[in-house]
Amino acid sequence: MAKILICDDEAGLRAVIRKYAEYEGYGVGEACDGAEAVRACRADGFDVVIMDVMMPQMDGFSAVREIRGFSDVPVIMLSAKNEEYDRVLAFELGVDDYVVKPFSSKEIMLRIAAILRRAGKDTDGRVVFTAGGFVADLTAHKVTIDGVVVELAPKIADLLFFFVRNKGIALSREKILAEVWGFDYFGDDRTLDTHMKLLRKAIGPYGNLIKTLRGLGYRFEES
Amino acid sequence: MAKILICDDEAGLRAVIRKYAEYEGYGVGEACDGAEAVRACRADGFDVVIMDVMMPQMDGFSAVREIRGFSDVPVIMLSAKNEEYDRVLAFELGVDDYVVKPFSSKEIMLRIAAILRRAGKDTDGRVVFTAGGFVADLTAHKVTIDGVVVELAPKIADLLFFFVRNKGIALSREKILAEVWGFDYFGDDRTLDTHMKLLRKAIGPYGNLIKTLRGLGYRFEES
DNA sequence: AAGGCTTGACCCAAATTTTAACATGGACTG
DNA sequence: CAGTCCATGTTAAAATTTGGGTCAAGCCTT
Repeated sequence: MAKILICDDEAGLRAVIRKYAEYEGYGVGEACDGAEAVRACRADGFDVVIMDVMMPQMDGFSAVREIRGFSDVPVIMLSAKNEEYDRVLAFELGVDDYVVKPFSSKEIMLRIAAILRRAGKDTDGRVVFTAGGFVADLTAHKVTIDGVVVELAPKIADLLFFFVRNKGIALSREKILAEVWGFDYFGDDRTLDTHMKLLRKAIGPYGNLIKTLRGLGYRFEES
Repeated sequence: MAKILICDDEAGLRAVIRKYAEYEGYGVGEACDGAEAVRACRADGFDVVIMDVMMPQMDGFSAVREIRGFSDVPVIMLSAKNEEYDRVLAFELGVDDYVVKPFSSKEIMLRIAAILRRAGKDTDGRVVFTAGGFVADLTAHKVTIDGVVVELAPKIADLLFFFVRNKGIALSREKILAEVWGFDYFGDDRTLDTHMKLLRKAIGPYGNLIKTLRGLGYRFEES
């Protein structure tokens, strides 16, 4: 079931949307300012974010900009103002919909449904790992760093995707060699080191996601 | 090339939108009231309809209701009023977007672009993939490049449509051979290469939509 | 039979993997 | 605290694999 994040500083409004959203069977999360929304998005995979523009700490636009750094979650923006500038900016930020207050709960629900209907085709079955600007799409077999596609040699890609699939787990050198090279591989001892070097180089600033466990092997940090 | 129908009783507004739309490369049709819009939609296949609410003869809502009787073309509604009732009614009629006057041309263009981007998969059961001037209509089994129909050999077409149906997904050579040639095919490994070459040649400038994944297979880039 | 379509064979350039030699750095020992 | 050992990092070059190009033979359909 789809999960929705409601981000607005007005508790009453959050409560109203929550009520309707839960009635429709959605899971609901809340945030009362932009910074909290960004944290929530990082921590939890939401399917739609409803974001107010005017909020203390961090406004909606800044929050969306930050969220876009690591996620393409659909966003519906709420605004009390009906200013031209805002709407254009919102669309440029990749906001999916823009609703002006006051609105009825029914309308919001219709828009959420519409977005989920559209999104349905893209999300299902996809497996994607994200850490800041680092994105590894296992389905597309594609790695992106800050939006730029990184070309990886087959072995390097295998190695990376193996780590991603086993993120947060300590992996011995034997295990890595067995899984990525094949259980009967017995080549030079430096082969793995060399590939680790190439992999770290390939993912540049995110190379430190791979921790060396001296005497053991390696571990890929989770998010 | 996408075709847009602008329906508004104000000729000046039609002219402004037309100018920007043509600048963006869209084909443009005009109608000055609902009844005319309905006739135009019946006669001609538009990809997006921009529909004013307030018009003589037949208002926008009635027109959309009537159009919905025979078409699922995406509709953007324009309204001078910002009333709750209207917006909810519009969404219930299956309107895709709702813009309140005054709006900037830029905003309308962004919304049209957004709708066309999404539309790829919606229009009444038709399944169409678009990337720039490249159009693959899976329903009609027809491929067009910059408006010119491209004749494809059966195998090449199968291959292309298979890729389009699985766009954005890494496909191994085995998988492609199994799906396009038949699960029990065991021919030469270079056969696929040869067909990939023919396919790339056939779609000319859009050949780079097909990404080679060395050591794996291929991926057709989405949009 | 002609013409287009599909397939298989061979070669080659380029990319990739592996090897091997050497450097580094952390941890343990005395 | 210094020395040593060994796991890991680095580099460059050799060896291998891969996919694309070309071409021709076989197979269909018309």
